[in-house]
Amino acid sequence: MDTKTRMIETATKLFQQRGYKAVGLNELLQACGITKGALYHHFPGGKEELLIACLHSLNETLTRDIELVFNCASSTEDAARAVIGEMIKDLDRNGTIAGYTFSSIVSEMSLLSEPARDACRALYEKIQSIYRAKLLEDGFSSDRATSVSLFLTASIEGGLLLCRAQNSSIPLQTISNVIPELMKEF
Amino acid sequence: MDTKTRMIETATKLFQQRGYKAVGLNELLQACGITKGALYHHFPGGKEELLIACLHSLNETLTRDIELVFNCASSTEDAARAVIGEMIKDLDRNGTIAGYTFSSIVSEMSLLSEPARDACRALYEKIQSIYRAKLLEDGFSSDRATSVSLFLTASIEGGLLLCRAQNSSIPLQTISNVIPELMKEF
DNA sequence: TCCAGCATACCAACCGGTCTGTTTCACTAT
DNA sequence: ATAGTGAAACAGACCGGTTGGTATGCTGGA
Repeated sequence: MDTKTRMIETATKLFQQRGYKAVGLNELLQACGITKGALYHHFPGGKEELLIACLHSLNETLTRDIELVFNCASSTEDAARAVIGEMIKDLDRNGTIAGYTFSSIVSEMSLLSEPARDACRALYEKIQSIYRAKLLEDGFSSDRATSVSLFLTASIEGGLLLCRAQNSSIPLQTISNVIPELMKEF
Repeated sequence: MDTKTRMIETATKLFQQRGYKAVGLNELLQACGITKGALYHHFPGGKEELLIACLHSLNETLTRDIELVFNCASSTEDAARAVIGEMIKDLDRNGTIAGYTFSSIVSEMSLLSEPARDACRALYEKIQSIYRAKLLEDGFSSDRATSVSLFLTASIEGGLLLCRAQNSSIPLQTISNVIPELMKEF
């Protein structure tokens, strides 16, 4: 794998786990096994340009990963539970979550540049659009699909937050269990 | 108001809005209108001790604020919608949310000290316990109340995250609208 | 006079970022 | 085949500014 790709992949994980500010440049370089020269060669804009590249990369890999799960699922309900299942596996194994979310970055959005904020926005829109498409497949009306996809995204992200706070995967498990009953209603 | 209290109140808002790392010490001092001498006089442990004091303070004010809203509400559903309504007001007026949440801090928990993490954990437990109590009042079973209170907390926090990402209060509005239908089901 | 309650000056460490080399290597003219 | 060349891909010293933190000085009230 070439250096640039390796940089993006490593940095993406770090940013996802701990946010933007909390990841120092030197730590980043060490984790990637590169030097400042390499970083500023590939990303003249420095740390923030790397972040944006990571967000764009996330847009692709996340979309791919989620769509893969969604294609195997028979319903939105199954799909959501499957995604949560993956998160829980991550959490129980590594103690952190490096896939399917980037909430740590979002909470620092106020101090990011506009391009970075745009990339974040695009990412959430993409995720919700995948949910929405599946909901439409399931026979939901357009309006319904919009609000339910938002609701699903929110509760999963919120559940992840609670997991981080409690250092346990139980909140996401609870949410995974509640979702089926919730979907029945809609 | 005495200096120490003023420090805590001002710092709490900043930490809530932007997280721990993203708030610099000098900025903090300036916002509080104090100097380093004052900070380290009242909080020998520095920035982190101040954060912990803020979290403890939040535990009280948040509890008081939420309970106030809950006491006026006829049901958990109404109460949740009222809390969200307050958030939306904050968001539309100030562009940020300084009350009812502290998710920015949580997403940085991994790099905080154990006492700070404990304080975060306690805070979420407190919030959920208020929801739970109201749910029990509404006639929910013990187990049910536990999972629904978690679910409500998660979706609200997640909704807030989406609001930050999209720089709009629409996500929380949507969630506020969906909650009644959701509560019918349970 | 004594001490809580500050203010101020200062510090080493670290931050992200820039700069100036150096190595690697495909390509080419001889 | 080989020496020459230029650009890409780094390496790492260095920079000014900022960070959180400390040590000391001042000051008004008990």
